[in-house]
Amino acid sequence: MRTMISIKDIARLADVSVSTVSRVINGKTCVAEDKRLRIEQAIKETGFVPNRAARDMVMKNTSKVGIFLPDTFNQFQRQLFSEIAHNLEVFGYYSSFFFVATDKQGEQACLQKLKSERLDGVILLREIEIPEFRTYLLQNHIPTILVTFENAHWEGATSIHISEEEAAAAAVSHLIQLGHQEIALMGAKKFSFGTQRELGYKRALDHASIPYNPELTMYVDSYNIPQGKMGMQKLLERNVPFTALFAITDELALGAIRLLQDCGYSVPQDISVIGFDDIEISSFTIPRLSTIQQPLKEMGRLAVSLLHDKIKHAVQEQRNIHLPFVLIERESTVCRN
Amino acid sequence: MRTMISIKDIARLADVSVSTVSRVINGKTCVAEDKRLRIEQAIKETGFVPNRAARDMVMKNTSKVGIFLPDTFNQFQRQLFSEIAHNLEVFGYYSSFFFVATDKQGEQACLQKLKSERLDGVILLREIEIPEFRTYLLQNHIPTILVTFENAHWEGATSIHISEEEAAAAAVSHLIQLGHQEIALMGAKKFSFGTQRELGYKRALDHASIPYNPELTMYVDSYNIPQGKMGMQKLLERNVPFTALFAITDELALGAIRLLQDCGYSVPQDISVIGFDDIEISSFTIPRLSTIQQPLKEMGRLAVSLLHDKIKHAVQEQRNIHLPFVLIERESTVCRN
DNA sequence: CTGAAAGCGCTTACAG
DNA sequence: CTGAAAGCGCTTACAG
Repeated sequence: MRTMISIKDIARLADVSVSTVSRVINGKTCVAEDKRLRIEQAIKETGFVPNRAARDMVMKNTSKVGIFLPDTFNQFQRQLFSEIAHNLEVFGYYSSFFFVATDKQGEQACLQKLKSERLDGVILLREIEIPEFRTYLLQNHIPTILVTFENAHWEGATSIHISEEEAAAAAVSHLIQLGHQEIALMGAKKFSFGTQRELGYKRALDHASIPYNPELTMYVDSYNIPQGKMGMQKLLERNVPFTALFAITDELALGAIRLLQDCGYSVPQDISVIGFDDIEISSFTIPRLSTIQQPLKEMGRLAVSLLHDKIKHAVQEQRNIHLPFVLIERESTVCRN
Repeated sequence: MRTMISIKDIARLADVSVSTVSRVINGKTCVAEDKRLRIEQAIKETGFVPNRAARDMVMKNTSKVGIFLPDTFNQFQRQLFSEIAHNLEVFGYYSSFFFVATDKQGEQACLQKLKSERLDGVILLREIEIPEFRTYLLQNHIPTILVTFENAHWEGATSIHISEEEAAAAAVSHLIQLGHQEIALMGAKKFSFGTQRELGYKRALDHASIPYNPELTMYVDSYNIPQGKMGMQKLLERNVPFTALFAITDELALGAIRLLQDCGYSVPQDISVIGFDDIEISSFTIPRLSTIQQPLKEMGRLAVSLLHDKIKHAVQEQRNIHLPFVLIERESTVCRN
């Protein structure tokens, strides 16, 4: 490997000390005009760019933030991730991403990685259970933002999210208002939003005095399209009639719709379906999907700008930011006939 | 910030020199059993993890690879990116990602970032025009993999891709075999695959002695669903009849289908549509999308394992790996009636 | 087997 | 304004 040019090379070329080179690199004012010129010239000629690792090691801040996300991430998380990554770029941060596997061991591995880097801040798109993780962040005063979930016990972290339960209740109430009574739920236990959306479903039923029928709730393992399809298959096999479905994720909804169609049911004429998240495709599918819209862009923007504030001002306050959601009625839900 | 624990702390706690601590961290054998035990104990107690930046600076390899992708990336690129990132994890690499903006300035900014890090290798999911980029990689012997495109002039790089032109021709031939003659093309000039897929379209027409009608090709700006919808709108406004569409991207196809549906045309009865890429959703849409499948998983796997080989063995050979594509006939294409 | 020393590429007081 | 020196956290010959 052709040895990379270093600050020493520049110093030699410009016939000054490395200290002086460092000064012009960092835009300090007190440097003689002629030397500055010589240095700038040398930098241009060699295409020199300071080594970040070296600079990071001596300085306190690294301008690097870590993004932690589930190793199997769905479309919504993907979009959110892009949004955050983009905003981070705009703010001039470097990003490292960490896929955290679903078991304790995976979380532990992530903690190791986290420790081995010197991160200025951290954005989590996924809950992490092991307490050591929180402890480390807290003790080292590493600003932390939680997106799409909250953790009441996470000292010093700012969380950004919608009211999952309320939003789910709104989705189900929408179905109820359309006259539906036998409303199926497709959910999963993974991650707290799964539980909360299920709670919202039950609350809406309760509110309308519709008895909860456990036979109508179908749990799947993951939040993707194939699971939605499979889940619907199993649900139909139970032979319990229903006229509407609340899928706690758009992808689950899309998979369910696919299966319903395959089985000769049409959506929404026979069965209404509402999803959750409002991923990009949902406004283009046939039929267009009714769903709950999360303020994706705002979440991404806020996550980064709040993190930036925390880093800049070294504040560690614990906050909980509820963002508004929007119920979007499209074509997949219709009055019960 | 509570000062992070360093190798010195461990040395002090275990009452040995830092050299010795370094030895056990790196699994060197020649360390007395009692000292090793004391050191391991100290590491466990403090939760110490070596600082990567420091280690990277002194060692030659960083175990870090950079992934470069377009700042506006579509679903296919997103899936590919996930795949690559996942494989990189498996191989124990750290990844940094870089979104490169579409102008020269964005590419230049990326080069700066690239220089400021010490990357063991680089994976590009997007072409980069400025020659300085290639030069830098080459001169510093940084292993490079190009995915989904090739560059004949990129010395030392390995490229992994399908035969874009051939695949596009296969898609269009499929339409021709179904009896279609007036076949529209929805394409874009961005990135070389855009050009190549267009070439494939023309080749297939030519092969079947169907005259090329420029009125039937519609260029859009980007490869996403909204553009597909908009493009189809404009195409219909031209009032030139066609019975089939080749959209050079699944997302473009999905957007086009949405608009056709909105205008009262049904797909495939009135108009057949074939896409390209086979993104996840394509096998679940209504109708299911006929398309060209790129071997996504294989591409991701190969990209990482070939990069790993290059890094390990310091080989810089230039290779061009053509992977097979598959024409997938689903429901969106049907015989001309 | 093991410690002192030098060095990786930078920055930052500290004296001039 | 500017250079010599120390130090960031590690690793690696080099002598014991």
